[in-house]
Amino acid sequence: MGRSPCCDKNGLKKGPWTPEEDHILIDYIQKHGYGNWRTLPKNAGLQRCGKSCRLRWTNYLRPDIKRGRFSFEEEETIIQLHSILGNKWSAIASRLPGRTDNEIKNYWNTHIRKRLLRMGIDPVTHSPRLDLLDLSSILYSSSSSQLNPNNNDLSSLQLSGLQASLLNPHLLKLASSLLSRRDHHHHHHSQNLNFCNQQTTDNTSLFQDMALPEMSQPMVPPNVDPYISSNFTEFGDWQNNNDANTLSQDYVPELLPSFQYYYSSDNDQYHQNLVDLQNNVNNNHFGLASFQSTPSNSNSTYINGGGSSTTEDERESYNSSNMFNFEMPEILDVNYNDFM
DNA sequence: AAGTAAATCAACCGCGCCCTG
DNA sequence: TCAGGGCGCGGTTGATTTACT
Repeated sequence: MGRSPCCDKNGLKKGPWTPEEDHILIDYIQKHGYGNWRTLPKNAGLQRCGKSCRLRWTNYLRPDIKRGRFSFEEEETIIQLHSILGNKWSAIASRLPGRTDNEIKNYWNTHIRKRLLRMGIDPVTHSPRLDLLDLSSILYSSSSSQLNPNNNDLSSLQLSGLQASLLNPHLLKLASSLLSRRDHHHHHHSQNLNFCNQQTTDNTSLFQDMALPEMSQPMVPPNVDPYISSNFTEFGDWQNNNDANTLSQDYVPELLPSFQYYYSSDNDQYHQNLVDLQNNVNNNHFGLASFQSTPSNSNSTYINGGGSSTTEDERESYNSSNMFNFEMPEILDVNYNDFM
């Protein structure tokens, strides 16, 4: 079906919004409410298309917008929800009061995604990136892939950077271990993916009646300029009118055990995970779970997502939690920096 | 201090779903 | 049933800011 433009673009302004435009939009919505974005700019006297107005309102001017740095709790929630919902940013945003899908999406792409990659976790599947430890590729690939700078094969490039590290006998032992368990993990992972796909594409079939954990963090007043704040005193019941705290269609199940292995920051849950983990490892059920998060008092080598490039903010954020501390087995007395 | 690279994020674009006539 | 319009969503862009040399 052909699609007409959302509005007549002739003469309509694009680009950053001015404070004057913001005030016009706010005044109009305060008086008339929003809706019918197509006609709103004309009625309000704005030289903008309806889409631009909606975006400006939902992502910036809305009175319940929470600005500023993401809290640890919010980050943890984002990661957990993303592991289940994928790039359903609006669904994730609905679980984070005061945060917009755009903000979460940006934060994911600029912070969390990079951090997971540094940690060797695939940000799409939320599983350890076994390609980084594909021993067979390392052993059998042509040495030319390492020596030839024109080789564009991604896995070769990734692996070539690891080959020196793999000369470490301990690391070789890990790689061998992982390789032997890989088939099982792939099976496990594919089950997870099937689970996720089913969940995100058929909202009515799974977990429809499961209660969702609410964010404990209360919604805070918007941190917008004084004009905006002063003009929204009548919006005190915004939260009540807004259905941001409930999911109308994107039901989220409890986290999968495997995700909890990776991300749990709760100490009790950690200990339970540890017990389960030990059982799983002993039974060779879930080898890669040995990368789970651990408390700081264990005798182990930690992989900190930040590494030498970690910013002050990141350190501050993660020192209070074990969320991104991944334990290497004691047998692996290797430096994480050798990995990356 | 100046130039450059990297990081950040507000805003735009286009697709697809849903509703209506 | 289907065409068309409205809207929301996810992906992408590009201006600005920050960090580095």
